[in-house]
Amino acid sequence: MTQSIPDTKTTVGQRSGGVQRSAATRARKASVLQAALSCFAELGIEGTTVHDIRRKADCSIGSIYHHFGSKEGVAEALFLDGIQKLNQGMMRKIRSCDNAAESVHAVVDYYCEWSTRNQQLARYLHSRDIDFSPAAKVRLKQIHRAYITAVFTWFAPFLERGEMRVLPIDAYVPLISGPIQEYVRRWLSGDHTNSPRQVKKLFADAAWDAVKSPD
Amino acid sequence: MTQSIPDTKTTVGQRSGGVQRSAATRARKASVLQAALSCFAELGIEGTTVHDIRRKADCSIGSIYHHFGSKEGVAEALFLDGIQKLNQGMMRKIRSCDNAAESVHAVVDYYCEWSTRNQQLARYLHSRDIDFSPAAKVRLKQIHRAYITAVFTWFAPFLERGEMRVLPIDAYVPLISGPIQEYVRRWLSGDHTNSPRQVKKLFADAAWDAVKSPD
DNA sequence: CGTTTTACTAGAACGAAATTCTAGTTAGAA
DNA sequence: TTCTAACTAGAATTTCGTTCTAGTAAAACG
Repeated sequence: MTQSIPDTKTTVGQRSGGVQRSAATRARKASVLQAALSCFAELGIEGTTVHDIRRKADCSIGSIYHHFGSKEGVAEALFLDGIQKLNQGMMRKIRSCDNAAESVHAVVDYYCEWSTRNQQLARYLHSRDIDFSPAAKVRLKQIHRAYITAVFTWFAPFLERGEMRVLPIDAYVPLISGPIQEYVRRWLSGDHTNSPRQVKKLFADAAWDAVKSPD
Repeated sequence: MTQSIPDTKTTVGQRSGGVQRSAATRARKASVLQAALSCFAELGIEGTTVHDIRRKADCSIGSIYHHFGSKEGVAEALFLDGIQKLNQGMMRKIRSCDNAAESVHAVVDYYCEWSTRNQQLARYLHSRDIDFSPAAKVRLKQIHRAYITAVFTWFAPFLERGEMRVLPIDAYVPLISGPIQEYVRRWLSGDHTNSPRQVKKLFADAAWDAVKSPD
């Protein structure tokens, strides 16, 4: 019953500036994650065996367990990396805007673009965290909280300027991103005929309407 | 390598009026699903063994495999049943409304109420279908398509009366339900301080604003 | 440089858990 | 009452995640 967290190198801990022993190590880990994503997409998470990942990443079982601790560890690292990439790209994008309306449109736009360009990863990120370890769930919450805070910090001046409605802090992201997320999720699973790019204007306008100050 | 779908009794096929051999069978299947939900909630899907489910449902391994074909089959049936219950309840609710605004508010309200009352199941439904069999994914799409159609059919008269904007058919559900779904999902994972009931008015008003005819 | 240490790789062996298989039992039909 | 198919049971098998031991390469240190 001992939890026995074998190592936590990248799995969850990983501070961004972490010194890497060599570029080869970094490359190996990235190749495992990429192999895992490709296997998960093709066979499902349960459907892929560690040996499948090993084969596609062209490495050994030992190597995978050394870096990620478990198959679940691979899945978690992939998820956390993906979310962080998306969030970072998003923040970079909206920080290039100079008013609230433009920022809100940028959120919807960027989400569409990113999801269209990274469909496998986007699809994977829509798979939920129900099977993650407590540690990974905690990490995920931290990441989300940090993202919420960053977004809110960005919008705060616009709020003070009266460009936007004052709402509970946790309401902004669902109001702005909820609809396009749900639309993209369906589109990724092959449901819709209209691509995100075709509807993004519609959803961006709706998002802005939801949070802008009433005229 | 033969796919060997052992039986597909309820797993995916199941038309609603299907003749049941006996009430005992129905009860056994329900008890397996309930046991599974409880185990999944407590231990995660991967974390629960078929023997865990067997123990809690007080039945045999053979029985589970007879009815559901696999552990995955149990998970899929639980998901499909849950979605259908939610959708049916939703349609019943909105059909008791008599204009568009009321109907849209009812969607958000009902989603909050249902999720609050059925937290375990709601949480499970937010776990995604990435691991489902192709057959289950197809079934899920059918269910969603039927739901979209039912919702759209209900709203059609209001649309014609000019109460609502004319939008692509696949846009309505994300616009109306997307924000509250995302909010509830985060609340279920313990993020938010405000309960859905505390914010549902806000989200219902926003949903209506998103789809109502511009003044 | 040589030595030591530590990160990293390897894959065979192990054990836990999903699934299959054979042998029943029960309930409805004929 | 007999027959048949749905259903239940749990031991036996197989699959697959994980552990373990034995290494190799590369940085640290003298």
